[in-house]
Amino acid sequence: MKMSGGVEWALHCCVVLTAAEHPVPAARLAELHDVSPSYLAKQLQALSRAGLVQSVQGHAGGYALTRAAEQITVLDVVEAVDGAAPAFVCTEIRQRGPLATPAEACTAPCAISRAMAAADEAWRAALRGVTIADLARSVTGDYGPGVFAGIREWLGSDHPI
Amino acid sequence: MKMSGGVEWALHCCVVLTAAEHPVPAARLAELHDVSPSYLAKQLQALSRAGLVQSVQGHAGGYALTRAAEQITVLDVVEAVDGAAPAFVCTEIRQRGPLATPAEACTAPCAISRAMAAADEAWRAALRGVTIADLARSVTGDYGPGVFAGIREWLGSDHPI
DNA sequence: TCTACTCGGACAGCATGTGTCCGAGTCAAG
DNA sequence: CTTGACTCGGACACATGCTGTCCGAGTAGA
Repeated sequence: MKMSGGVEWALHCCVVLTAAEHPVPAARLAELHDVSPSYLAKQLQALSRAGLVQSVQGHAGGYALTRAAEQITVLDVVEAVDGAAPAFVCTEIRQRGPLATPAEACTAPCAISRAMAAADEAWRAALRGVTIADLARSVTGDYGPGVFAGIREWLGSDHPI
Repeated sequence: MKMSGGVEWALHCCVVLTAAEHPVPAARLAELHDVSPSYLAKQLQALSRAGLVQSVQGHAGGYALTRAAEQITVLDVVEAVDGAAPAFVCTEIRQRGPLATPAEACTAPCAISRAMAAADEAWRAALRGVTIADLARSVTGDYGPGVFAGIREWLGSDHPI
């Protein structure tokens, strides 16, 4: 029961991309967050595969959000990076053993599976209720309105190692 | 983001133990569910360490619930087997990189961490709201009132291989 | 006293996540 | 138009933790 650590990186990148006007290369994002460029690239590829970000190749290429930050939920990012499969998978052990329930009586999921599915749905609903725009607003409220201006300036200028 | 498969086994065992009057050996529970006895033993040990079940050694030993089924939540079992650590761990990458937030400004968790913690709490609340007794009631409703009587009878009698 | 049965923790095997690398493609500049 | 450098994308090792197994310590009953 552990989420991939790449989810945190991907969420931070999405918030940063909110402030960017031009595409941002993965290496630049990695430098900004001080994380492994190679591994961050993998997470961004996952976001690209899910259609959350758009990749631009070439000299001035990089990644940019495909739609408004209000239209991207935290759940979208989590599912893109960590997979959309539910954490609990019922193996139908009620159909095994000497007192097995006959298959024709197993049209509905068992009680345990139902409880787990309900909890999973509550978790997803909570993540679905928060958008990248909400996160950006919270960041502004936490650290002041100048944060994204600073990020935009840093992204725009040249930064030798 | 995958839960240990042993959680399902442990929950089924707790429901079965609801119907048992005497301690039930791990091997008997494994036979009933047709799963690996050795591995199921590990899950039951975890339940014992968490104080959910009581182990009795010796000739007529086995496992029994330590308290009423109404007092054991699904969350208790999940945390006992899968661990109580939250799925998302914030690595505080906001304090890293060229635009790092100073440590003295990081008294409260960041927005991403807050959103994840809220979702985690929603998930836990859903699991905390269901008890083993609720599961047993659902099982009775699904398959009729004779299910636990059959289980009790099977547990009581001898079963050669 | 003895036996047989139980749990408990320590030991391999394997799958998935973590981290890295190099090649294909593309845009900009000269 | 050519060149060049920069970008992404997928394929390759490594590590961690779950999965599965085993045998020894302890105990209740005969």
